[in-house]
Amino acid sequence: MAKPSIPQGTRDFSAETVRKRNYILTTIRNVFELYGFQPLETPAMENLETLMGKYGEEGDKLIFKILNNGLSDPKNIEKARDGFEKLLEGKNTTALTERALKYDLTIPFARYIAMNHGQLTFPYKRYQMQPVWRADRPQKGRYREFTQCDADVVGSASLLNEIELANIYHTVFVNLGLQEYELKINSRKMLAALAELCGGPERMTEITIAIDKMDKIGLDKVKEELVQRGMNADQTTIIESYLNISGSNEEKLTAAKIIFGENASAEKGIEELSFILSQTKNIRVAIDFTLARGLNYYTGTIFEVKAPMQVKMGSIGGGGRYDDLTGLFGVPGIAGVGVSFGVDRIYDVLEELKLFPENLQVSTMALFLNMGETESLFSFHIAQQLRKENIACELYHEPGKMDRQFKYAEKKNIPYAVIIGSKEIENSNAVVKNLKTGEQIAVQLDELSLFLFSDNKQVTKKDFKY
RNA sequence: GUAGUCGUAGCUCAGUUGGUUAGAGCAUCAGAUUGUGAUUCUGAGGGUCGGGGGUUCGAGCCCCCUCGAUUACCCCA
Repeated sequence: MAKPSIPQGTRDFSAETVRKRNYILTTIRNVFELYGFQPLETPAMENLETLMGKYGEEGDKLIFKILNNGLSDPKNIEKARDGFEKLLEGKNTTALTERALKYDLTIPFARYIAMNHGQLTFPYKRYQMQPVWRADRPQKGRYREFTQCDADVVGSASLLNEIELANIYHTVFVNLGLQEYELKINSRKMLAALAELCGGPERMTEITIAIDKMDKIGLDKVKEELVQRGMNADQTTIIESYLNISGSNEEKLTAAKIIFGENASAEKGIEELSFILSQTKNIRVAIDFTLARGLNYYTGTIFEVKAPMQVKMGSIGGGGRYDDLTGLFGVPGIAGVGVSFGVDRIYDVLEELKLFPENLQVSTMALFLNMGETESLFSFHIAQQLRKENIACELYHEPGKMDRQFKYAEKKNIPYAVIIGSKEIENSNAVVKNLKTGEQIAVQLDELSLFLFSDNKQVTKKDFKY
């Protein structure tokens, strides 16, 4: 039999990893809730039609498609053959795949809004933390199954949303200890204006694809690419002066005004960026005119968060404003703005910078050593009392050498061992040993929970939230 | 989809121009020690050298194919 394995780009998460991931997820969730966002979950799979064409040509290729069931059924076999022929020609067909794994959280969200807009209270603020799947080649910071955390506001054109979302980014990253993150901001309106000056709105996508590579390949290569794409000299000069804009946020805005002059789209973009920046002075938001973002449904403000410089990691979050996301699903006129956190990349960054708190790995607070059959039954009742007080503890499953039982506690990072043998039962007390310091002390049974709780401030009661 | 690097014990890795029976540390198990772990000492188990084929008297090492991991390009969180 072949060695068991898991699909490329997927991972199992052990207890330690799950706890660290939960730490990130809880931190993000708490901030989302603090700003009044409500949870939403959507299915792992969507109808293929819902996803196709929403992420650009490349995106379509990266959608994981699910093979239909029952293809070998005699009554479907003709249809399946036709479908396969089309597939070989590079065409997608629902004859073979009607469903696909979701590629991000935004499009399923838009689909949900389009289906339920009659019932929702607007502005509708939702957050969503779920896995998504992309058929990309895995590499550093890139997985085929990864978790996104999105918060979106729909049904409001107010820039206050942008300001709140920027603050959400800031609060989450500061709470995670990632002080040195970079929050970049731009507006698609600037890129639209650039396209207008360089051959028309339809050129926007190719221009943004080229200038998005600015920090990777440099100005000269970007210019080369633009020439290849058919830009004339005047147009590349304009793009070059746009890309050369530098300095403080204010200086950048001033320079942009000069380049774009009376262009309406640019004026609007500059006005919006100025307003957002004026209200986010407490946090570090930096204009980056080369920021473009791949997803083409954005129309206004766009955000991207980069990990601290010393970590070589792409963006750890991104988002933006879209005027008409649900228009794709037949419900026009609902604008929105949202942000996304890339949990898996944030995890890798925190790991690399050693920013996870140490006390995440405490599973249970105390291990009751098993000192024999009658003694263990006695201990069991004491353990149940502690559990009633929300103190997590466990009883070693069988009598055995203490050596082994201590090692078990150590491996599970359990801070205390509680020994109740015949002597202790007689005296109504327990020997409590702090496994970190090696100190041990006899504690009266009715004071056990109090002792465990007060002795070590690091260890807190299990906090259950529903 | 394109290219590079790497696959040796559960884990991290040695392994000489190709040469006897493939090693170490950690981990596991047993004992020194039947009421005291993490620090001590002794011993044991554990391998189709990713898989298949080839060259050779002889392959962990060289060649071909294949699978997997990883990194980069493209794109992205």
